[in-house]
Amino acid sequence: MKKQAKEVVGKRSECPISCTMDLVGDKWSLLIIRDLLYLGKTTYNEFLSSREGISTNILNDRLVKLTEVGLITYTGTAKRKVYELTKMGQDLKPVLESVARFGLKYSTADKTFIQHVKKRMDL
Amino acid sequence: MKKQAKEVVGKRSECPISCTMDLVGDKWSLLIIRDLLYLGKTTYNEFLSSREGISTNILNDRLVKLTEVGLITYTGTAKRKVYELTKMGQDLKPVLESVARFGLKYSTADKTFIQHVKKRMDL
DNA sequence: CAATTAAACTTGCAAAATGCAAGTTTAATT
DNA sequence: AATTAAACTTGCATTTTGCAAGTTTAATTG
Repeated sequence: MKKQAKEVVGKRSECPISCTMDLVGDKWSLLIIRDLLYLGKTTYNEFLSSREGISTNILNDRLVKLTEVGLITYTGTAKRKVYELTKMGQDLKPVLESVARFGLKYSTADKTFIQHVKKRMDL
Repeated sequence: MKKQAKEVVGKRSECPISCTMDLVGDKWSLLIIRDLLYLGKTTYNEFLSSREGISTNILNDRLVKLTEVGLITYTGTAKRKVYELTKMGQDLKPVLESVARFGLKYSTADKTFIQHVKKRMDL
Protein backbone atom coordinates (compact mmCIF):
# COMPACT_ATOMS: atom_id res chain seq x y z
CA MET A 1 0.00 0.00 0.00
CA LYS A 2 1.62 3.22 -1.16
CA LYS A 3 1.65 5.90 1.44
CA GLN A 4 0.70 9.32 0.30
CA ALA A 5 1.17 12.85 1.59
CA LYS A 6 1.13 11.34 4.97
CA GLU A 7 -0.43 12.77 8.08
CA VAL A 8 2.69 12.82 10.21
CA VAL A 9 0.98 13.95 13.36
CA GLY A 10 -2.55 12.74 13.74
CA LYS A 11 -4.75 15.79 13.36
CA ARG A 12 -6.25 16.99 16.58
CA SER A 13 -9.15 18.68 14.85
CA GLU A 14 -10.31 20.06 11.53
CA CYS A 15 -9.46 23.63 12.48
CA PRO A 16 -7.04 25.11 9.93
CA ILE A 17 -5.00 26.71 12.68
CA SER A 18 -4.78 23.45 14.58
CA CYS A 19 -3.88 21.57 11.39
CA THR A 20 -1.07 24.00 10.63
CA MET A 21 0.22 23.74 14.17
CA ASP A 22 0.21 19.97 13.77
CA LEU A 23 2.65 20.48 10.89
CA VAL A 24 4.96 23.21 12.15
CA GLY A 25 3.88 23.87 15.73
CA ASP A 26 7.11 22.96 17.43
CA LYS A 27 10.17 24.91 18.37
CA TRP A 28 12.32 23.95 15.37
CA SER A 29 10.38 23.45 12.14
CA LEU A 30 9.75 27.11 11.43
CA LEU A 31 13.40 27.92 12.07
CA ILE A 32 14.45 25.47 9.38
CA ILE A 33 11.92 27.09 7.05
CA ARG A 34 13.35 30.48 8.02
CA ASP A 35 16.87 29.29 7.19
CA LEU A 36 15.70 28.19 3.77
CA LEU A 37 13.57 31.24 3.10
CA TYR A 38 15.76 34.05 4.39
CA LEU A 39 19.21 32.90 5.37
CA GLY A 40 20.25 31.04 2.25
CA LYS A 41 20.87 27.79 4.06
CA THR A 42 20.23 24.58 2.20
CA THR A 43 22.21 21.74 3.79
CA TYR A 44 22.25 19.71 6.96
CA ASN A 45 25.40 21.34 8.27
CA GLU A 46 24.21 24.81 7.46
CA PHE A 47 21.02 24.22 9.43
CA LEU A 48 23.10 22.72 12.19
CA SER A 49 25.21 25.85 12.42
CA SER A 50 22.27 28.16 13.12
CA ARG A 51 22.55 30.24 16.26
CA GLU A 52 19.77 28.42 18.07
CA GLY A 53 21.79 25.21 18.23
CA ILE A 54 19.51 22.41 17.09
CA SER A 55 20.89 18.98 17.88
CA THR A 56 21.64 16.45 15.21
CA ASN A 57 18.93 13.95 15.98
CA ILE A 58 16.22 16.60 16.11
CA LEU A 59 17.46 18.21 12.93
CA ASN A 60 17.41 14.90 11.14
CA ASP A 61 13.95 14.11 12.47
CA ARG A 62 12.59 17.47 11.32
CA LEU A 63 14.15 17.24 7.87
CA VAL A 64 12.51 13.85 7.44
CA LYS A 65 9.15 15.04 8.73
CA LEU A 66 9.14 18.28 6.76
CA THR A 67 9.96 16.25 3.66
CA GLU A 68 7.22 13.74 4.43
CA VAL A 69 4.55 16.39 4.80
CA GLY A 70 5.70 18.05 1.59
CA LEU A 71 7.07 21.34 2.87
CA ILE A 72 10.60 20.70 1.64
CA THR A 73 12.41 18.45 -0.83
CA TYR A 74 16.00 17.81 -1.67
CA THR A 75 18.24 17.25 -4.63
CA GLY A 76 21.90 16.33 -4.76
CA THR A 77 23.67 13.24 -3.58
CA ALA A 78 23.08 11.34 -0.38
CA LYS A 79 26.39 12.76 0.73
CA ARG A 80 25.34 16.32 0.16
CA LYS A 81 21.62 16.80 0.13
CA VAL A 82 20.52 20.23 -0.93
CA TYR A 83 17.16 21.12 0.49
CA GLU A 84 14.67 23.55 -0.89
CA LEU A 85 11.15 24.64 -0.12
CA THR A 86 8.30 23.21 -2.13
CA LYS A 87 5.50 25.45 -3.31
CA MET A 88 3.69 24.49 -0.13
CA GLY A 89 6.71 25.44 1.93
CA GLN A 90 7.01 28.77 0.18
CA ASP A 91 3.41 29.43 1.04
CA LEU A 92 4.50 29.64 4.65
CA LYS A 93 6.20 32.94 3.85
CA PRO A 94 3.28 35.07 5.07
CA VAL A 95 3.35 33.13 8.32
CA LEU A 96 7.06 33.73 8.78
CA GLU A 97 6.60 37.41 7.99
CA SER A 98 3.81 37.96 10.47
CA VAL A 99 5.72 36.01 13.08
CA ALA A 100 8.80 38.13 12.42
CA ARG A 101 6.82 41.36 12.61
CA PHE A 102 5.44 40.34 15.96
CA GLY A 103 8.88 39.38 17.18
CA LEU A 104 10.36 42.64 16.00
CA LYS A 105 7.70 44.58 17.84
CA TYR A 106 7.98 42.77 21.13
CA SER A 107 11.35 41.17 21.43
CA THR A 108 14.46 42.82 22.67
CA ALA A 109 16.34 41.36 19.75
CA ASP A 110 19.63 43.00 19.09
CA LYS A 111 19.49 45.82 16.60
CA THR A 112 22.08 44.64 14.11
CA PHE A 113 20.28 41.37 13.69
CA ILE A 114 16.98 43.18 13.38
CA GLN A 115 18.34 45.35 10.60
CA HIS A 116 19.57 42.26 8.85
CA VAL A 117 16.21 40.56 9.16
CA LYS A 118 14.28 43.62 8.08
CA LYS A 119 16.37 43.94 4.98
CA ARG A 120 16.00 40.31 4.03
CA MET A 121 12.30 40.20 4.77
CA ASP A 122 11.27 43.57 3.37
CA LEU A 123 9.74 44.63 6.66
CA MET B 1 13.36 42.52 43.17
CA LYS B 2 10.22 42.93 41.11
CA LYS B 3 10.05 40.63 38.17
CA GLN B 4 9.05 42.17 34.93
CA ALA B 5 7.70 40.91 31.63
CA LYS B 6 9.58 37.78 32.29
CA GLU B 7 11.47 35.67 29.82
CA VAL B 8 9.59 32.44 30.38
CA VAL B 9 11.61 30.31 28.04
CA GLY B 10 15.23 31.28 27.81
CA LYS B 11 15.69 32.81 24.40
CA ARG B 12 17.58 30.62 22.01
CA SER B 13 18.71 33.54 19.90
CA GLU B 14 17.96 37.15 19.06
CA CYS B 15 16.09 36.24 15.91
CA PRO B 16 12.56 37.69 16.03
CA ILE B 17 11.13 34.48 14.63
CA SER B 18 12.97 32.39 17.17
CA CYS B 19 11.87 34.74 19.97
CA THR B 20 8.24 34.45 18.93
CA MET B 21 8.49 30.69 18.74
CA ASP B 22 9.92 30.72 22.24
CA LEU B 23 6.66 32.36 23.34
CA VAL B 24 4.02 30.50 21.38
CA GLY B 25 5.87 27.76 19.52
CA ASP B 26 4.16 24.79 21.07
CA LYS B 27 1.09 22.82 20.14
CA TRP B 28 -1.35 24.58 22.47
CA SER B 29 -0.64 28.27 23.05
CA LEU B 30 -1.86 29.51 19.69
CA LEU B 31 -5.05 27.48 20.05
CA ILE B 32 -5.86 29.27 23.29
CA ILE B 33 -5.19 32.57 21.54
CA ARG B 34 -7.46 31.39 18.72
CA ASP B 35 -10.23 30.58 21.21
CA LEU B 36 -9.97 34.06 22.65
CA LEU B 37 -9.68 35.82 19.32
CA TYR B 38 -12.24 34.00 17.21
CA LEU B 39 -14.32 31.58 19.21
CA GLY B 40 -15.50 33.81 22.03
CA LYS B 41 -14.06 31.62 24.73
CA THR B 42 -12.83 33.30 27.88
CA THR B 43 -12.79 30.78 30.73
CA TYR B 44 -10.88 27.70 31.79
CA ASN B 45 -13.76 25.35 31.08
CA GLU B 46 -14.47 26.90 27.73
CA PHE B 47 -10.86 26.38 26.67
CA LEU B 48 -11.04 22.88 28.09
CA SER B 49 -14.05 22.10 25.91
CA SER B 50 -12.27 22.88 22.64
CA ARG B 51 -12.26 20.11 20.08
CA GLU B 52 -8.55 19.46 20.33
CA GLY B 53 -8.88 18.18 23.88
CA ILE B 54 -6.19 19.91 25.91
CA SER B 55 -5.64 18.31 29.28
CA THR B 56 -6.18 20.19 32.49
CA ASN B 57 -2.59 20.40 33.65
CA ILE B 58 -1.36 21.64 30.28
CA LEU B 59 -4.17 24.15 30.04
CA ASN B 60 -3.37 25.50 33.46
CA ASP B 61 0.32 25.66 32.65
CA ARG B 62 -0.31 27.56 29.42
CA LEU B 63 -2.73 30.01 31.03
CA VAL B 64 -0.08 30.78 33.64
CA LYS B 65 2.69 31.12 31.09
CA LEU B 66 0.69 33.19 28.62
CA THR B 67 -0.25 35.48 31.51
CA GLU B 68 3.38 35.72 32.64
CA VAL B 69 4.66 36.72 29.23
CA GLY B 70 1.90 39.29 28.89
CA LEU B 71 -0.18 37.85 26.09
CA ILE B 72 -3.33 37.43 28.20
CA THR B 73 -4.77 38.73 31.48
CA TYR B 74 -7.81 37.93 33.49
CA THR B 75 -10.48 39.64 35.51
CA GLY B 76 -13.23 38.16 37.62
CA THR B 77 -13.02 36.09 40.76
CA ALA B 78 -10.60 33.28 41.47
CA LYS B 79 -13.61 31.02 41.07
CA ARG B 80 -14.40 32.28 37.62
CA LYS B 81 -11.49 33.89 35.91
CA VAL B 82 -12.36 35.62 32.69
CA TYR B 83 -9.42 35.79 30.37
CA GLU B 84 -8.79 38.31 27.65
CA LEU B 85 -6.02 39.16 25.26
CA THR B 86 -3.72 42.03 26.07
CA LYS B 87 -2.70 44.47 23.35
CA MET B 88 0.31 42.26 22.81
CA GLY B 89 -1.92 39.21 22.50
CA GLN B 90 -4.16 40.97 20.01
CA ASP B 91 -1.08 41.76 17.96
CA LEU B 92 -0.85 38.04 17.24
CA LYS B 93 -3.92 38.36 15.05
CA PRO B 94 -1.93 38.67 11.80
CA VAL B 95 -0.06 35.52 12.77
CA LEU B 96 -3.27 33.61 13.40
CA GLU B 97 -4.69 34.84 10.11
CA SER B 98 -1.71 33.80 8.03
CA VAL B 99 -1.62 30.47 9.80
CA ALA B 100 -5.32 29.99 9.13
CA ARG B 101 -4.94 30.92 5.46
CA PHE B 102 -2.19 28.38 5.07
CA GLY B 103 -4.25 25.75 6.84
CA LEU B 104 -7.28 26.50 4.68
CA LYS B 105 -5.20 26.11 1.54
CA TYR B 106 -3.54 22.85 2.46
CA SER B 107 -5.59 21.03 5.01
CA THR B 108 -8.46 18.73 4.29
CA ALA B 109 -10.42 20.47 6.98
CA ASP B 110 -14.12 19.82 6.79
CA LYS B 111 -16.03 22.35 4.80
CA THR B 112 -18.61 23.40 7.37
CA PHE B 113 -15.89 24.28 9.81
CA ILE B 114 -13.98 26.11 7.12
CA GLN B 115 -17.02 28.23 6.30
CA HIS B 116 -17.39 29.02 9.96
CA VAL B 117 -13.75 30.01 10.27
CA LYS B 118 -13.75 32.06 7.10
CA LYS B 119 -16.76 33.99 8.30
CA ARG B 120 -15.28 34.70 11.70
CA MET B 121 -11.86 35.58 10.35
CA ASP B 122 -12.86 37.55 7.28
CA LEU B 123 -10.84 35.33 4.96
C1' DC C 1 43.21 3.07 -5.51
C1' DA C 2 43.79 2.97 -0.51
C1' DA C 3 43.53 6.27 3.08
C1' DT C 4 41.43 10.33 4.68
C1' DT C 5 37.96 13.55 5.29
C1' DA C 6 33.62 15.27 6.47
C1' DA C 7 28.62 15.43 5.64
C1' DA C 8 24.69 12.83 6.89
C1' DC C 9 22.75 10.10 9.98
C1' DT C 10 22.18 6.84 14.32
C1' DT C 11 22.26 5.34 19.02
C1' DG C 12 21.93 5.41 23.98
C1' DC C 13 20.65 7.57 27.83
C1' DA C 14 19.18 11.49 30.80
C1' DA C 15 16.01 15.27 31.25
C1' DA C 16 11.91 17.64 30.18
C1' DA C 17 7.27 17.99 28.33
C1' DT C 18 2.93 15.91 27.57
C1' DG C 19 -1.22 12.91 28.34
C1' DC C 20 -4.41 10.90 31.35
C1' DA C 21 -7.02 9.84 35.47
C1' DA C 22 -8.08 10.90 39.70
C1' DG C 23 -7.82 13.77 42.96
C1' DT C 24 -8.28 18.66 46.03
C1' DT C 25 -9.57 23.45 46.84
C1' DT C 26 -12.75 27.04 47.20
C1' DA C 27 -16.20 30.48 45.93
C1' DA C 28 -20.75 30.72 44.80
C1' DT C 29 -25.51 28.69 45.13
C1' DT C 30 -29.29 26.23 47.43
C1' DA D 1 -24.38 24.15 56.57
C1' DA D 2 -24.44 21.24 52.49
C1' DT D 3 -23.94 21.10 47.61
C1' DT D 4 -22.18 22.28 43.33
C1' DA D 5 -18.90 23.15 39.94
C1' DA D 6 -15.01 25.89 38.22
C1' DA D 7 -10.19 26.14 38.85
C1' DC D 8 -6.35 23.88 39.88
C1' DT D 9 -3.03 19.88 41.54
C1' DT D 10 -0.88 15.44 41.79
C1' DG D 11 1.03 11.05 40.39
C1' DC D 12 2.52 8.29 37.01
C1' DA D 13 3.10 6.46 32.25
C1' DT D 14 4.42 7.88 27.70
C1' DT D 15 6.57 10.76 24.43
C1' DT D 16 9.66 14.24 23.00
C1' DT D 17 13.83 16.63 23.42
C1' DG D 18 18.83 17.39 24.52
C1' DC D 19 23.39 15.88 24.52
C1' DA D 20 27.46 13.17 23.54
C1' DA D 21 29.42 9.88 21.22
C1' DG D 22 29.20 7.05 17.91
C1' DT D 23 28.69 4.88 12.60
C1' DT D 24 28.10 5.10 7.62
C1' DT D 25 29.40 6.46 3.18
C1' DA D 26 30.42 9.45 -0.72
C1' DA D 27 33.84 12.50 -2.25
C1' DT D 28 38.66 14.03 -1.99
C1' DT D 29 43.56 13.48 -1.91
C1' DG D 30 47.99 11.80 -1.78
